[in-house]
Amino acid sequence: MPTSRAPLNTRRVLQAALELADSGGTDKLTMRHLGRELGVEAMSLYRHVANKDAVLDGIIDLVVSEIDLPDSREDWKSAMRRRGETAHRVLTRHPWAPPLLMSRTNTGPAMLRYIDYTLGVLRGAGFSWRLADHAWNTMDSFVYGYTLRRLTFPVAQADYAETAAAHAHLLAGGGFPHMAELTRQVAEGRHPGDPDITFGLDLILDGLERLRDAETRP
Amino acid sequence: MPTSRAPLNTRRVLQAALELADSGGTDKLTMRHLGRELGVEAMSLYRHVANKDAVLDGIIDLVVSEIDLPDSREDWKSAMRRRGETAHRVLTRHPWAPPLLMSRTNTGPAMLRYIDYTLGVLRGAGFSWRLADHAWNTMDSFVYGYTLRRLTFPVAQADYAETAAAHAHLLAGGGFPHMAELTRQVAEGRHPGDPDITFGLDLILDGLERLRDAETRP
DNA sequence: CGTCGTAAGCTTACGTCGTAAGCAAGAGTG
DNA sequence: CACTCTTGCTTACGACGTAAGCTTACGACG
Repeated sequence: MPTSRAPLNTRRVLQAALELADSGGTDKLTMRHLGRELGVEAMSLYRHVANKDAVLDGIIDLVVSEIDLPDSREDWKSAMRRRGETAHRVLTRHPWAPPLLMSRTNTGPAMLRYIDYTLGVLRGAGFSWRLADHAWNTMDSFVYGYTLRRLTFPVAQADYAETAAAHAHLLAGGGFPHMAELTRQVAEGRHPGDPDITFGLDLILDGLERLRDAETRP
Repeated sequence: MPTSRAPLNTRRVLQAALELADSGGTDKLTMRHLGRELGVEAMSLYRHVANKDAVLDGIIDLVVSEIDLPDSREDWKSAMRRRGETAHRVLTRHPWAPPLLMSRTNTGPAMLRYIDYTLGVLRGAGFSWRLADHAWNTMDSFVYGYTLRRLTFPVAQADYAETAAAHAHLLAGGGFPHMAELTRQVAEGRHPGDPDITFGLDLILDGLERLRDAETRP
């Protein structure tokens, strides 16, 4: 008979669920599979976890807790820029996470803390409550949206130009002249395609700075 | 015995699927349910549709086709603003759509047409290929991200202040001082909360305009 | 030492899902 | 009439989440 194993607990279940999701996406994350991974039957998990939704909420908050909190001592703009970049990086490390993060209400402790720090940074930089609220909502809408689009994008960055070349004629014949031309530009290496996140991040941050200045010195 | 019905076809299947999703979200959209709606067994649908993924791709493209194409005769900025607003409105009409739209690769004809028109407007306004590509990607990341966040948001607009009031003490006790204060501001009606999409839209459009001007007159 | 409550895990079972495989019944067409 | 083709139906399989109840082991207490 097998040596008795250490008893399960909620933390270990969530940890295993996170690893399972990382290794094979949300599809692989089933209660039966998760049980097998922990050497336990599926139904035994329900001793430590209310149901599957609780597992999902749990691992999302684990992911969010990986994002660096913005440092309120730093210049607000670079703090916010880094906030966006690291969020993007973390979410890219866990490609299964963004769809979950965005399609279900998330109010885990890590998420609340993350938002709270952000508001602190913005308030410290002289933003009004109204503008600070707009600011982080705009930033996050963009960052999450950008990350999700990027993950969905069918082509890896490396093959971008190559794939573009292969598809150019298809688009041209189909009555999409501008896309065809853009694709050609990418294929010829005249424009890198695959815009990185700093473009949009800086665009938004510059805009926010101008609005804050207009607000404080009317 | 029932009078013989008109034979099915792909269009009718997709139309029924769209109605089903609109009436009860993605959960209600199962092959069996869809069949029942059309007076047919589930397996019969596979004569007109490759599999369920094809149904999902199909109804997403139907939704995208509802979005107004930007008019290239109009001023680029208001054309793009309206583009974002109508996209937001259409996606809000079909709340099940954004998660699907963003979590699967979509290259249906309506989507391609939509992007092609957009590129046309931007090019007509003097944007370089590089900047035009950045521009629409930034816009769409924001619009989709914003819409998805809004749909996920637990509180309807009307009750916003009321709900904020109910939660304020909870946040204050939990070590989230800035969120608590922001919530209080909303509760007291000093800040509307619930930012609408035009804030971010105008922020991005103004930024893009500046970049284009810097590009054309160096 | 025996008893017994409690916690942890197991077993079985139900209803649902997408869909593979093959069958049946009609509509043209020669 | 026989034929193919189209359309839809039937049955079945292997997932899934989870409700309900059962077993087993261990610690507290008499």
